[in-house]
Amino acid sequence: MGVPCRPILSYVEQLGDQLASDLAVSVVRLARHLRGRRQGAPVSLTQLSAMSILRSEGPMSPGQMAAQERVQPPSMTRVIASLVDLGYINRDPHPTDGRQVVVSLSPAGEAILEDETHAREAWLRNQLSQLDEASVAAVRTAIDAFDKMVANSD
Amino acid sequence: MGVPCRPILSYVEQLGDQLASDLAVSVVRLARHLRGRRQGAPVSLTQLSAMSILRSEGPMSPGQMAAQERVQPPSMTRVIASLVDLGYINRDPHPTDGRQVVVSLSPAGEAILEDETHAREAWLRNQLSQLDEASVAAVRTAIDAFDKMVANSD
DNA sequence: TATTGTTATACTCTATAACTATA
DNA sequence: TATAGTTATAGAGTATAACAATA
Repeated sequence: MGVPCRPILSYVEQLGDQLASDLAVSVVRLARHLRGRRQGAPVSLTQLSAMSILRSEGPMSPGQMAAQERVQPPSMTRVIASLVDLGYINRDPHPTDGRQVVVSLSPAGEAILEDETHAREAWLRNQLSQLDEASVAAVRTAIDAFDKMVANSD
Repeated sequence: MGVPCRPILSYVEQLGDQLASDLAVSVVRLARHLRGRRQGAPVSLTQLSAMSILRSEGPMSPGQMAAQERVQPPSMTRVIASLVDLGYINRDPHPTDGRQVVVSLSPAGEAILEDETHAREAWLRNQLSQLDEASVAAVRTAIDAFDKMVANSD
């Protein structure tokens, strides 16, 4: 009890550990919150995230989508199926390779994505608006860092 | 198609929308990643988060834990049950109110929490170490902002 | 009657393993 | 035989509704 003795780690390394631990807990809590706040929304954050890949990168195969989102192919299969059911994406045969399919945003999907970006997330937008300017800038920088970290995860 | 016409929103408001939307997607992706990277760890991030509340705030009732973590009581009941099974927390009767129970970290729980903080999250620590100093500072500030936002969510 | 917590149940998200179809 | 995708199945995490025990 009290202060643990861990001479193997330097002070700086311990700070890094603490930061990583704090970030993990904090991000998981915020993510839980954001998911919970979307009840009644037309699409979940998982679905939104998948659609946003299609918007930024264009039509692609389920396998490519899974790789981009860093999920396993069967997970993406389910997300795609749900979005096809909703009419927000299309699932077309690949022109030359009969094994592949091509997934693309439908006009309805583009519309809902635009809508969600500009008119939803009211809670989060409100919270962000209460931060000072420096914090908002920090959040912006942190988002880039998060995206880079996930992209680097190979 | 093309640029949608939304004269109701000012440019600044649109930036706020975009930030909120980017943040939501980014946080959910990172959270998914962090959860996935903990396979084989003794406790999940959900469990770790619950334990960290007990460490920072001391023993409390399941209801208080649920409120702190912003989950519904039945969700916390399950997390608590799993941690009791693992021997990381204790569940004792309240001294004066027979309806309540008091949840506290066990010595094994304190040890594992210390361990997780200082020796785990290797992937995340490594990613953080690759950021420049300004980005690390931004992440630190962003964590505080996230925690504040979740705490403000009433 | 109000409060605290649990049980029952269901849904979402994700994974692994096994399978089908095509190359 | 290798690749792309799906189906089958399971487990974690969360919620709501209904219940039991105590105040």
